[in-house]
Amino acid sequence: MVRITDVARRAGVAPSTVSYALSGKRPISAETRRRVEESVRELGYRPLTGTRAAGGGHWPNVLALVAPLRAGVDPRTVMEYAGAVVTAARGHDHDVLLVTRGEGVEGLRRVVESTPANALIVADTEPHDARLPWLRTLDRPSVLIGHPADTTGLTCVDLDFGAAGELCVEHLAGLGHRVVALVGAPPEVYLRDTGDAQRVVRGFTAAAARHGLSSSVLPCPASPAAARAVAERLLRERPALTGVVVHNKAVVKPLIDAFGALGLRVPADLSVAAVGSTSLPVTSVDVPATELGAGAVDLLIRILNGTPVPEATLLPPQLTHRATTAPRTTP
Amino acid sequence: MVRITDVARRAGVAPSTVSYALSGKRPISAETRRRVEESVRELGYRPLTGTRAAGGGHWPNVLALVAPLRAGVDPRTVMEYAGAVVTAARGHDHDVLLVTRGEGVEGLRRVVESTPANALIVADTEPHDARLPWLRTLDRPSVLIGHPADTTGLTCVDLDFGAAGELCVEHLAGLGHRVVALVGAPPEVYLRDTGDAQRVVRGFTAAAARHGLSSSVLPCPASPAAARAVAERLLRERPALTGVVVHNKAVVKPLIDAFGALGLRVPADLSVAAVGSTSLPVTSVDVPATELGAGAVDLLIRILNGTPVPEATLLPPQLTHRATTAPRTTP
DNA sequence: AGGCGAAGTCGAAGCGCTTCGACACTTCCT
DNA sequence: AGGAAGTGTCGAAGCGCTTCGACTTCGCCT
Repeated sequence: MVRITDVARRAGVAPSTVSYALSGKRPISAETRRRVEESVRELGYRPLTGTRAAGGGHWPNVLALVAPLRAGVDPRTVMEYAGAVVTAARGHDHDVLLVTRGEGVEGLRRVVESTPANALIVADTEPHDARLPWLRTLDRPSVLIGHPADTTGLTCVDLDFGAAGELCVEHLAGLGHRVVALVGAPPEVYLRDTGDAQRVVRGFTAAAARHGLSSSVLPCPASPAAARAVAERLLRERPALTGVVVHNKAVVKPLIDAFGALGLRVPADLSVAAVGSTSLPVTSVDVPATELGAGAVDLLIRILNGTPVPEATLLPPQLTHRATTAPRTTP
Repeated sequence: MVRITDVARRAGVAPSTVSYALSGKRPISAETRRRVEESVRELGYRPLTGTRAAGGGHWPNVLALVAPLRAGVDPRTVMEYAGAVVTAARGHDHDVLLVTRGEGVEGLRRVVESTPANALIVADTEPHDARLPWLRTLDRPSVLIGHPADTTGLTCVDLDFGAAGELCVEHLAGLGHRVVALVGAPPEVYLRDTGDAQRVVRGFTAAAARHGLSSSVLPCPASPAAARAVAERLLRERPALTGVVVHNKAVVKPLIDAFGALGLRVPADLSVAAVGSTSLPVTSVDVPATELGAGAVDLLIRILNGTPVPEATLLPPQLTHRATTAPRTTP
């Protein structure tokens, strides 16, 4: 193992000079710097990062990204979080340590407590996540991606799902649609008060009222059969329907297919917009994974700097117009 | 910041006693240990991991996982690597640092050299990866997931694609098929000698010869149209064909559809097996991402321990029988 | 009673690194 | 010429931690 004294000896200078030459914290003559750098290269010297913490230097900044890497969660989204977090963290001179969900909260606790990271980003949290109590008492700052039911004592970023619901309605209203429906999550999700789902409903309903649209909301289980049933029911009960917002990833395609089978062409007869990322060419408010990851890092850095931050940060939604929405054809 | 001396003072013992109480490297009375642990808890003491390296202790083990998190690569596979690497690494008491491809090799170099990791796992390498020369001269050990054209001076794990090709043929031969074809990668891939592609061809051809099967190989661009053309050509030139192996993810579904359109039912008239993971219910030799990740960590640990390891480790393929292959119906 | 080994604790030294204060040397200004 | 104001370098001290050797206590065996 090569130490700073080895480099110093080879370059014919004092260890402190090497330190200054490498850190640039004091002026060093060009010639000396050159010799030091050469010695570093030749010996393959790599300062032992940790020992800087002693001697008053900076502790190498490491933040842990806690993400379930294998569960049912959409890997593409998690990857996008991860990429964004790494990039943003590097911008703030932080490294990112990967922590997968250990066996249960207890395992996670052990892993995190033995980890050299001084801050946490927890991706994919649920409204009543079992990790929340633990996070609240953790001695290291953390930022959640997602939106717990109770945010007190926590910091989190999420897409503003309420605004997303509104945005979809506004988009449809702007296209001239007067009768709209929201096809939402499976019924059981609403019972377990999954914040997102209800926020979308609230935004959707409020915006529809504001624009004087006739609106209805239907939960929908995540199966093609359920999608067909919902489509049929909508056509039966709301024959004037021309705009649909879907907040249920699994059901977007089946639903469009079902409407097609029932004789409604999308978007000619019926406009469909989705809340949440799909891989389909559907007009949608995507989950801005990159912005969420970057936002989480940003909040964390602010916390580490001692700046006060709000408990919940909601990112403004952005609607991407794709092939499934169009102006209402005058009836 | 809480130091070991603070804990010691509160527990009424010497700092060294705290150190021993926590590390267990010398016997400490139950009572003293209790008091130390209590003080640790009350003060929220967390030893500054890095400074252990000084004083002769162990440097905290960190390995860097270099993975392109956003490129065109299949995120599901990358995630699976990542998960497996993290799990395996934890088993060997290592943390995993995430490094995304910085801007070009140069950026990557800077990031990695400033990173406290003492070993690297590089996922998704290409046969002539631009990073190879750099990895060869790197002063830290590394293991690649993938198979460089030239492995000298490197360590890598990969699926044994040659054996995968053979395995598919054996599977088909076992089902009674006598005339088989391999639909491979786009032609340009073969020109750029992408190792995998050619290894599959070699395995396929050798196994076919060994089993006395009539075989042919066709490259295929990654478009539905190309798939259709290949299907037509196969039927024209090899009317007796009953078994097809596809080593081209993008084309599996289009190809099956094309055969269907030409009047051949899969698997009744034609058996189709794929090399490489698809999300379709197709008989296939999947890329064992979990095993690859775990294998990479394993190799790395062995290297770090000074055990010599082979340059290339090839994992035996495993064929999963699904709905697209069946015994040949006697003609 | 005396000796011995084990158990338990402490102080001091040392790890690789950074930082502080001091020193020598150069430049530039009057 | 003589000082002030940089420049560039060094030695020593110190960071939080571990480890080593030494010391005290204690129970146990002769």
